[in-house]
Amino acid sequence: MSTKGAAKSREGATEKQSRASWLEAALRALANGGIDKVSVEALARELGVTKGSFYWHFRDRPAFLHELLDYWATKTTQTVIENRSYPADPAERIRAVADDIVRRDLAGMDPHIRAWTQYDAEGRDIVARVDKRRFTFLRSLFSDAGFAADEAALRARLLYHYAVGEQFNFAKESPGKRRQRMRAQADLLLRR
Amino acid sequence: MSTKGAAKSREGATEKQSRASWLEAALRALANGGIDKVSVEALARELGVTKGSFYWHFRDRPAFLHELLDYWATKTTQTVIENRSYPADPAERIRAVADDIVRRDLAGMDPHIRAWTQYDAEGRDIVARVDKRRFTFLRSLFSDAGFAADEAALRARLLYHYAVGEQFNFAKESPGKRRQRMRAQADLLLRR
DNA sequence: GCGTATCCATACGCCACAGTATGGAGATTA
DNA sequence: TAATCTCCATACTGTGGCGTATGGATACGC
Repeated sequence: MSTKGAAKSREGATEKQSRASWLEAALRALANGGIDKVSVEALARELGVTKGSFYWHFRDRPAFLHELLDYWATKTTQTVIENRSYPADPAERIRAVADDIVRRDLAGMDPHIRAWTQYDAEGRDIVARVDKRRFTFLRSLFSDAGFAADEAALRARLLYHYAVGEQFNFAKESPGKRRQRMRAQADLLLRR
Repeated sequence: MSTKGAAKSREGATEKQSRASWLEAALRALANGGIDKVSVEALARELGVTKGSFYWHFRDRPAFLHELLDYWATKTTQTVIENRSYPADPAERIRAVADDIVRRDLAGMDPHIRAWTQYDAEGRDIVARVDKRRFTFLRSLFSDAGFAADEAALRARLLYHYAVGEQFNFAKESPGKRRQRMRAQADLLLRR
């Protein structure tokens, strides 16, 4: 009760290992059956431990879920888009990014994250920041491709939200078909 | 136990009244806090009755939720789009429909429905049918506007999924802004 | 007026899950 | 080797929600 507040920023020991494994298990559960499947006891069963471990590493479930969102947000911005080598030609770059959007691993997470954070105010904010970041990046690509600011924003918004909506409808379809359609939409939006 | 199977198709008496009120309450709860808030006891509290009523009208919660989906699907196809008087000019008709998509009452339900049916196989099918119906309608509008079949499908798909994705990001924003953006996207897709 | 069907209240058992209290095994440090 | 720290197991309470059993009330046919 006394030294609880400052203990949060420690980075030592093997602590990171177990925290990360809980979070990874949570992501798997989330991708499977949504946020309801991210229960303390279910995760414990999958990890082969008991709740005792969970409540040692995390305060409670809400705190854990918040951390999970941060974990996802960090991962999704580290892994994709910005930090990759794309073609020099702006138009080709857009096509490559569009390809990546449906191909990348974490894409499967998005609908589950959105389904959940609809009902969590601070969760929505985190997702909103991720969305803004992605959109801004896409918009800059359209700018590079020679579109005026307004036009670039318009087309980036259209393409990005297509991707968001597409995930809810075509999640169970073949990746090939999805990429093909995504590519066609990108081509359409590159016309002038 | 004996005459249970055939009792399903009866339509008599004041039965419809109470069934519908349960379903309406369920839609309200769904729009509020998602499918988890659609609990038998919570609905009973709001309706000022007890669970006894529920289990007289419906078999169990899964059956009720299935019926709820049908109820929503019927309502959303009866109410909107097809059965209205739109401008004669095809392009104007698309703009009017785009306007309607963000304006109509049931639009607020869609994200909740999608968030839920992600994890319900037969629910997904029902939503898929609704999506197909809406998309086909939109595609026909683009055809009427003079686009070739492929082009019409492409643009309809882009606009429709924009609308789906938009609902998840802009649900809390002002209707005016949303309509304005939707209008701009429709205009963009009407260029050739 | 009597029986029967309709609709709901009451009261219960059950289970899944969150969270707490406490102890204990193994490593680590003094 | 003794003391302490780290990590987890065990065992418990509490709560919320589903489903069921059963009885009561009102209306309706006869």
